[in-house]
Amino acid sequence: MKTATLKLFVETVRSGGFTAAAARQQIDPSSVSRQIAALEKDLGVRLFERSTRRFQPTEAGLLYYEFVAPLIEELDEAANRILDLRANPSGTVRVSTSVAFGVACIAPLLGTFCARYPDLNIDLRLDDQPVDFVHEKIDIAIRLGPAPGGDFVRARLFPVRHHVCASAEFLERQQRVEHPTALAKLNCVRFPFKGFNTQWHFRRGREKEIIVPITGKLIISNAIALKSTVLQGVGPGLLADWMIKKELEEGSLVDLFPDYQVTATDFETAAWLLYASRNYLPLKVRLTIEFLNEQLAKFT
Amino acid sequence: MKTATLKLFVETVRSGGFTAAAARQQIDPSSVSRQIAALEKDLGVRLFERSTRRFQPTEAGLLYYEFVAPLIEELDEAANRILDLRANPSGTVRVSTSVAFGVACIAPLLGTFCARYPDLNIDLRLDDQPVDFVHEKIDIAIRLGPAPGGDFVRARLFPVRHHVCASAEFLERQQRVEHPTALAKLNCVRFPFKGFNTQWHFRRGREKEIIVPITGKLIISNAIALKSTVLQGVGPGLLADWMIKKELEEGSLVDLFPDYQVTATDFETAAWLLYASRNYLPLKVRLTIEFLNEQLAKFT
DNA sequence: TTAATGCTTGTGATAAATGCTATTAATACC
DNA sequence: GGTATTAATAGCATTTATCACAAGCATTAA
Repeated sequence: MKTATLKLFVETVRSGGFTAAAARQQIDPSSVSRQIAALEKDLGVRLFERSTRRFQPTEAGLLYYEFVAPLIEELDEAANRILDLRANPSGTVRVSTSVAFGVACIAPLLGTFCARYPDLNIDLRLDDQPVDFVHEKIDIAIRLGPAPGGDFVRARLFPVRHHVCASAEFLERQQRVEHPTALAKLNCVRFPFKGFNTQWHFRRGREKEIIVPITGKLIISNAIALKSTVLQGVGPGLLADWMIKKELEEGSLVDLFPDYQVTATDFETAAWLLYASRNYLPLKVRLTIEFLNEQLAKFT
Repeated sequence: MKTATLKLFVETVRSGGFTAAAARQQIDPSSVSRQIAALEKDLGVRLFERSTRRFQPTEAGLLYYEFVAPLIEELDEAANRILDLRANPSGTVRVSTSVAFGVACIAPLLGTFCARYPDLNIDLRLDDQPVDFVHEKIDIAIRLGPAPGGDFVRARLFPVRHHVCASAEFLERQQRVEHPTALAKLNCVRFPFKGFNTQWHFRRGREKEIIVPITGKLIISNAIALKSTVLQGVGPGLLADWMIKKELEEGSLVDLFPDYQVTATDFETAAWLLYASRNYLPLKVRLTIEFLNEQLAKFT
């Protein structure tokens, strides 16, 4: 009996089928079928009630799952604790974040990371869709926005502020935009996400919040691409500070309302570092968290 | 990584060497060497510090052992709980007792047992030497004598009384043995165990205990063989009631002092059923305990 | 220095696991 | 009720792992 088979069994219960489990583990479905059959033979019990269209664990299968699932996790944990004893931290850490943030802020750090931890591998998964941390075996995620819920540890990396920016070139063509309400008449570039494409909120000092309805010809789901169109002078866009630092300094982008706080969702957005809430974190994960915290603190 | 390899690792830590572990698991030492080497490669750490004359787990090995040992036990437990769900109890139960008791009292029950539980196998280990329950993986032991100590559950099956017996034929040749003290001058058959071969203790009602020094030409370690010599008329012997019931009834053996309680060790001896003190006992073990309790209660 | 012990490695035969492909079976949809 | 679809499984060929025996090698006790 192999631990890989037990993992596969657990995965099969969670996936609800041999084919799905096979896909997750990147092996042939027939192999799953055979391994589970072997396990059933060992235990002398059928673990799944299966036909082509129905698939469910038997009572015995469910019971076995309840016992085995935590055990193989602990087995992994034991192996990780042993790895932690090694002279050099080693292994692979899977990090998930959005495409834009990954490209703009994480990728530039990886050279330093590799130099510091030569035996540590990073598997960087950039995805703008919601990700299932558990199934995808994500060790660390960085998410931007309001404080996320869920059962994991949240560490606030730095606050994220948004700015309405336009290219210098655009502003030359355009008469001066004196007040946020003027945006309603401009061709703004928008995100397709909830809030972003309907109205932007402005706040200055103790003044009353201003809500401006936004329209425009372009809706772009990727922040890098969105910034690109703003740079081309298509129109103003709402961009996060971490992705426009350089452009503001060199003057290719201009913050239209530097006195205002602006947001399309919530004024209290930040970059959050998330990881599983466990009593034991492998050293490789702890070190990576530490590294990201340290490097990204520079954005504050 | 196979669970068998992990078991082997645990066994190796306990045995203190590859060769010893190999002997316990009945496999080739080279196989142990290779499997542990593979495990070390997986973990990226050396688990044992080994030279030809020194063998000890490394720090990592010991740590891994602490984690893994309970886990593989729980894995076994999980499998057993699944087996318990089967329609018929199945598996193998390992029972240990002394040679004489096994032959006289347990073996005769096994026909009934097999009929009642057709899928249950008994592995009956008869041994007069002390046995390491844990290492020998004994599920149930029956021990005769004073209440045994140790970390397991004790169930008292029935009291054991000893009787000084001689064959009918011997008594014909011999003048009547009126009083226990007369034994000191007879050729008694003795056990080699502590107490048995030096003196026997007699007690009647509230009278003062009589201690009689015993001598004789024969010392025999096996109770069945000892009974055989008594039956041949060699001389009197101290025999437990459970092994002479039939002979007393048919008159081939005679209890010389039916009024006395006799012992070579302790008046409070009994037959004890012992099993591991765990929160979970496999069904097969529970049923066998139940069976033995039920069947052996008839001796009371 | 020698003998003995016990881990390790080599080797050829045997057994097992895997992926691909084909088959079979069950069910949903027309 | 027939048919298309989907998922499990069986066959087969290939690769991979395992095993037992033998030989090697290092270490230590006498």
